[in-house]
Amino acid sequence: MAQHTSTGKIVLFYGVALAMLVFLLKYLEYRYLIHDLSVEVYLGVIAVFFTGLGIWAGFRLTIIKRIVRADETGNIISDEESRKRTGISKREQEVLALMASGLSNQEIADKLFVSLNTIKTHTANLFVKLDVSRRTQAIKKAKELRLIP
Amino acid sequence: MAQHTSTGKIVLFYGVALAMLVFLLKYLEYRYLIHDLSVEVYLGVIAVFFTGLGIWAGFRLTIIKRIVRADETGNIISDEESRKRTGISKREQEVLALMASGLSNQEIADKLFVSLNTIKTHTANLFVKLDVSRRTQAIKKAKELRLIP
DNA sequence: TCATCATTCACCCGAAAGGATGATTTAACC
DNA sequence: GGTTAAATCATCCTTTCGGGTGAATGATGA
Repeated sequence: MAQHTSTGKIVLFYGVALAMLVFLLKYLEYRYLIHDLSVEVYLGVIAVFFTGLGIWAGFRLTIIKRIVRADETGNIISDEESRKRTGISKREQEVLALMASGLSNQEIADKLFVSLNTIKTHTANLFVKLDVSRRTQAIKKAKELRLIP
Repeated sequence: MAQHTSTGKIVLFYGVALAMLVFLLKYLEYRYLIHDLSVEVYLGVIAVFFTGLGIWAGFRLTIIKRIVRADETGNIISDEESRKRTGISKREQEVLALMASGLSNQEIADKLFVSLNTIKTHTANLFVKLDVSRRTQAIKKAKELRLIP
């Protein structure tokens, strides 16, 4: 697994970095007789170094996750297939598409010749089926699930 | 009441964490007479702690870059060019990306460590610059303009 | 130094969206 | 014929969003 090996690389890199740092500090300590360096200075150096390393590692790890996710959703799945799998009705999918095009509930209602309350019901059901709570999240998830282009 | 947050929150938190760690180690040292703790143990503790902190901070600080640069198809399009052409500031682009990820204004405010009112101002300015009136439209247009992936 | 822009925050108000619940009609299915 | 699901519409209530306006700060550059 790509993610595992990358994680292993990072762990290995951490180990090497830590060891190098130990040797470096020990070397400086005995070479230049800086025994009286305060613990705060040591902590500061280590903190800064590993904070940077942590940021880098976190960045790498999230990149990996993103790529993996992009790969598995990169398959060609038909809208119809996705629709049935998620239990979303055709009307709901229609509302979803109009929602993603930036229309308000009232505008969707006008376009489909139904009442605002009807659209509100559709959207509420959509949010449950998509497990979201806002239309922006619904649009994002629907695109991920290939429910809408 | 509105949130009184500042951008120096992370720095402050780091300072407090570092100070607390110093005191903790000093306390342990003099309380339990563990003078002979090797430097490796100290470094290990600090490294682990600040690595976690770094990852957390990295998530906060680099989230926008990840979102902006993350293109599922991998095509390299200069979002910077689009940004300047539309006269949208970097901060506004950040807000735009978070908006597209489905976050509410309050959630965006929390993530960027600013107040809700600030985000509302950014969104209002974005709507003018993008010539839209709703966040769903803004997301759609921003994607078309390649301001966000 | 002055002007400009980005960023931040605040307040008010109305519109839109969302949550919860119930109800009716129609069509499909066994 | 009874069951089920889809689609329709409703009311009540809360939260979020959007529009408008004003203002302070800091960085940038002419």
